[in-house]
Amino acid sequence: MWFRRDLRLTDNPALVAASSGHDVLGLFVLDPRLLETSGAPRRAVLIRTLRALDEQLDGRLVIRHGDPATVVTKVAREVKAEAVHCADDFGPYGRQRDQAVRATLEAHDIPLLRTGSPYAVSPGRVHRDAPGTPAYQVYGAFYRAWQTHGWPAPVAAPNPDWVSARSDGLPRERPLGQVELPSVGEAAARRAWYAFLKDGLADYGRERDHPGADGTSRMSVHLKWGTIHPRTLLADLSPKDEIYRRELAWREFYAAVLADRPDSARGYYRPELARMDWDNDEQKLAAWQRGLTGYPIVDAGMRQLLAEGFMHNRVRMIVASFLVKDLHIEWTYGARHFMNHLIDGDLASNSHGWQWVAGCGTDPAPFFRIFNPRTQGKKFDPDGHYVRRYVPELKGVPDRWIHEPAANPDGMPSGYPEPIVDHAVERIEALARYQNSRG
DNA sequence: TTTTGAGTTGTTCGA
DNA sequence: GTCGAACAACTCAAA
Repeated sequence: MWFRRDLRLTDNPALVAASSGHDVLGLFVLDPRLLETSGAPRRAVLIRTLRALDEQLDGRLVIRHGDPATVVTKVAREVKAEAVHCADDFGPYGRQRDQAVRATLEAHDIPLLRTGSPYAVSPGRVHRDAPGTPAYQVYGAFYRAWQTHGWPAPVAAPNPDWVSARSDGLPRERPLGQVELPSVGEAAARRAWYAFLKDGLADYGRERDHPGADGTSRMSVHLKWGTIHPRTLLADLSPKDEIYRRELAWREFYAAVLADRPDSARGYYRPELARMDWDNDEQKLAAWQRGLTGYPIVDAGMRQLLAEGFMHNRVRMIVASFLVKDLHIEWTYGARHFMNHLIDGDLASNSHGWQWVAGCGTDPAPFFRIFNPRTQGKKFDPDGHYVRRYVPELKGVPDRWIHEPAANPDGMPSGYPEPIVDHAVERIEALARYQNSRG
């Protein structure tokens, strides 16, 4: 069983397939290049998730470093495997990699058998007309078809005889400083889900937009590493939980879009805006990355990202809009920074979320929809709880001025920067550049 | 095939 | 302070 982004035993159809009457060896291949670009929190979450899985297997999880095409085949031959099982991967890199692995395995008469995927409905299954026709580009239509299509019920964990082999072991975590990471691994994912079902789901529609209250489910990190499957979540929802179900469907929608258009992982889904007059100013990018823009809600979000590898969804939209429309920096810079630091960073959701904000994605936001960071702050973090948690320089600023400390008649607290740009000016500038790029 | 209606998350301005 | 309209134009999906 080759584990990838499905680091769990329950509701894992590939593992069920591997277990039917056979001994099973659990393998995870660590690509060194993957870890090098990861921030410390993201790296730590992967390592801890793997450690949790290893404990579930009584220490028999085999970790190998290197190129999957070489490594998977090597291990399979070492233990004389009859077959290699895994879940399907629809990402641009995953597809190529699996092609290569399959070819190498087949040269030794070992089949690569793919069962299930990280989605309730695998990409390509929901289509407009006949199979093979283009994917939906409009979310609402996708959602209706996706629900109609339906998905199977969760499957129980099998209980195979686990065998083992030589393991390279896990790499060391890097120092995290003050960071508090969530508990990860399958058991933690279940605990988090049940806690949300009990205490969060009923108020989700009302609370999810307020970063200070933290009313989101926080399931993204578990879905990303596959310590829980979306089928499991969907099975626990009732018809009235429409708002939450729609959020799960967004993840499936973007995965389907990316599978249809692999180039949209790094490039423009709609190419029109590639011609925009971008500044891509390095100093402004650095100020944004470090949370030193002088806009409290933006800085709080960017610092939460560095500290926890997480950012509240509402704030993700605000900081993304700020980078693209206030700093005139291409969405690709922001998307890359997010992927390096987010512990829940999912390529499809990340790339397409950014493109939605930038106006070059599926169902893009109209270009004139530009977030005002001060208005957004006042609306969604009215008492400044969120800002004060991540921007300690602003602790003493009264609520009245927490989202515009520079306007406080009592002066700015020391150590906090003046706004690096004037939002009102840059908003007009962004609108003008969009007009120009349209010819 | 043609037509029609609709489309995640906003802001500003003026009444 | 609240409210409605304007901000554009295009593509997709379904009737």
